[in-house]
Amino acid sequence: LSRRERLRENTIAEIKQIARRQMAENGTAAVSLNAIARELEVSTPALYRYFSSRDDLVTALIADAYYDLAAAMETASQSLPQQDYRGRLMATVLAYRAWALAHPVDFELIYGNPIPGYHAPEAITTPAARQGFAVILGILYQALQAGQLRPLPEYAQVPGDVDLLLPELPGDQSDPLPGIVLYLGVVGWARVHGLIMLELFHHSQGVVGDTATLYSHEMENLLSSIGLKLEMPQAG
Amino acid sequence: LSRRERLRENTIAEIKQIARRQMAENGTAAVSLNAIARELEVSTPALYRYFSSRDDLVTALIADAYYDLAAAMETASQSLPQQDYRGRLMATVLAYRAWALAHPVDFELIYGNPIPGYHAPEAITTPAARQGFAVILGILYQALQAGQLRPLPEYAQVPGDVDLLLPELPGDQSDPLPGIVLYLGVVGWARVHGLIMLELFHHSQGVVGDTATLYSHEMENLLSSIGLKLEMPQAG
DNA sequence: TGTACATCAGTGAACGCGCGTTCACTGATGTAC
DNA sequence: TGTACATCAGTGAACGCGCGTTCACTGATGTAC
Repeated sequence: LSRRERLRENTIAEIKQIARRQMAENGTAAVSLNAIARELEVSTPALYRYFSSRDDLVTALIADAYYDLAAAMETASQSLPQQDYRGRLMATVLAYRAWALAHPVDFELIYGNPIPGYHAPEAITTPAARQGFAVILGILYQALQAGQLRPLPEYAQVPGDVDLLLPELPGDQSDPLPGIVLYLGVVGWARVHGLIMLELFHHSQGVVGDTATLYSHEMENLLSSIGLKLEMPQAG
Repeated sequence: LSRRERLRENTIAEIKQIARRQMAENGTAAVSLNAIARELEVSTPALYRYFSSRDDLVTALIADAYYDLAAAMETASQSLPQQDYRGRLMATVLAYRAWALAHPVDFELIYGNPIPGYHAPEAITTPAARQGFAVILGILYQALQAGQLRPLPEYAQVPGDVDLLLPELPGDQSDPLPGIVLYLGVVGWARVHGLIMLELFHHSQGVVGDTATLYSHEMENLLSSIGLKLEMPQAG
């Protein structure tokens, strides 16, 4: 990279960082080119050197958030031995929550209301969104192949008429996933998501004292119900 | 009510209705006094006869949404015999989803991102929010008293350190609820909520074909896991 | 090492827009006697 | 039934604000010969 390109990358990073800070203070809708320019001590039109419109900037922020979240999950999933499917799934969903709490506005940005007046280009957004989900699906798939996925009867097979499908993205070479993996992925993800949304938008406030513990318990129940039981330590 | 008061109530209702329609078109952030006045064919300051500020109007819309949702749940819960706890709970959560799909912006308004720049007065918001939750808690409580609440082991008791509490609201005379009712209410509600949030914000799109069926199945699993099994039809 | 040119970051002025809120006011609707 | 007054809905002008985007431009940084 040339010197000029490095400077450019730095400026882009700085713009995004200011935008995130301002969102943290005033909500996701408060991505304002004027406000960013003011803080960067630059005229507003200067920002158009880096993003062709406000929507462009928002799209970049959304994509970053998805990839950052997915990276946190991936890292967690790799922090344990490959065969420890239960541990890896648990670490992954804990990382999911930790990331959400550490980056609440980024989480709102991707999973909350769309920003008023902004319409996301799905060609960029969909692959980014799938990244995190893929981490969970990957672990489930490996557990299945290892014969360790033994869901309780109610989760044992995909309800015939639910009609799951994960459309292939362009450039994706992998084989289609077994339906059961997709099914458990979706219902599991919904359980993760529900608790976090309630917590993040303050609907657990005043009811649940220790949200972290509640989350862990519910996740253990979830993992047990798909057959990834917590192993008792073996004697000898 | 005097004639004048009736007219006034009608105008208030009309203002809210226009606001809801505009939100439906442009998102929850698009509650604009100017836009409402334009559609009502009235000058903007005229609206201040009915709401003392924009925030006041938003608060009214939020309260209405909470109460409307709670009413839909209550109606569903009363559509079946009082002792049919399973059926009533199922009807209630189905009503919850149906209401969310029928009134997506109202749902966003209460469970999604806060409107930029708006801060909710909790004295009004909290009691309204609790109304719907109370329907679920009520059924669970009745089922418990009838000895029909037999949760599977993992849900059988409140994890000791979760620290649940439902602070009494002023004017609430009822006895404190058993912890297990609160616990099942919260985890159940989170499972309801997660699926609906994913569906409503289009994160199930392209993965789940039939979201209604997925929802029903997951709800049946939930009810089974708290002991409210689907009874098999008895011969003779 | 020096010159000629292209590239690119950033400026300042301007455009047109919509917003919430205040103010002093008009005119109609209701109320008291 | 008529008059005097109070209440209330609604108006029009104005205030001050922030927004995204365009345009023609200056001046510095890089590149080719």
